[in-house]
Amino acid sequence: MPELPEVETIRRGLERELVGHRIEAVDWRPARLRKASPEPLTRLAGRRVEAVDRHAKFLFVRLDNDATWLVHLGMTGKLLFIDAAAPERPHTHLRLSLDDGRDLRYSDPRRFGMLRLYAPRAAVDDVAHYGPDALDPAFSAEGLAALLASSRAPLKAFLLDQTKVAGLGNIYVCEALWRTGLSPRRIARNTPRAKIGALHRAIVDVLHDSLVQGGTSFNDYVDHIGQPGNFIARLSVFQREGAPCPRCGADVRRIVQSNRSTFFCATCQR
DNA sequence: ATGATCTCCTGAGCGC
DNA sequence: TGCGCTCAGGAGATCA
Repeated sequence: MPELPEVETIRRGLERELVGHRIEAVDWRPARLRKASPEPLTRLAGRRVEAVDRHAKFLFVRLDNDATWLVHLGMTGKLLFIDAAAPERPHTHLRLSLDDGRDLRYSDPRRFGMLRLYAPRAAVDDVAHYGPDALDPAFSAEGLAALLASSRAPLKAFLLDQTKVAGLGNIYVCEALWRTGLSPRRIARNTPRAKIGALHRAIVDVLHDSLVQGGTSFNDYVDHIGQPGNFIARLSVFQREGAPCPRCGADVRRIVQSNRSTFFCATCQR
């Protein structure tokens, strides 16, 4: 379940390992991913990669002809550098042969991911409706306060909404709310003014802390060379139903909000 | 316009 | 051992 820190870990890996390389051949199985690609991915052939950017959970691979290859890993997408002779894992949808003998391969069992190639200089609109990336300086406590004031959604749903703050998923929303001592059920506009700065800091801090650990791995997240993340050992509430709250010792609870699990401490998150 | 609900998909885990 | 059920969730579509 890659969220912002996991996607940023992969972005950094691609920046080191992919930028400057030429894609010599493309083996694309026009997979039934969630959204069609504007251009056939076979047009990646012959292109050199110039940069890899990120907004929220989307990767933007910039190519030497001013085209953009957009990648979203969904739930189970994996982008892996691998020896060209290595056997193929199941549900492989794309294989790129690089100019140094390696492959870059995309596999995605649940097919929630997206691979979208845009024509040169075409506008990429997939994140046009998104709010600021949570690690971008444009995400400010003042901006967060203004958005909170106009929303009647519970904080859990508010923070999962990518049009408000972009990049958070279930794990880091639960963890940021725990760090702030705010209930996931509290209505956004009722967030105490004095807590908003702390919420903003908790969001940024938890993402940074996870990034330092290479992200969080449950079942399937690995980075571009197959390494899992280590942040799982630092989680306070997520996936810890029944365990003691690290702050007050009460049992961590699991509830369902918008059909998603929420983990929190009902004693010290108010 | 906003928020809630449903949908997509497959593998893992569980109970019997 | 194997079957069937439930669950996981990012984001877009749809509904109230």
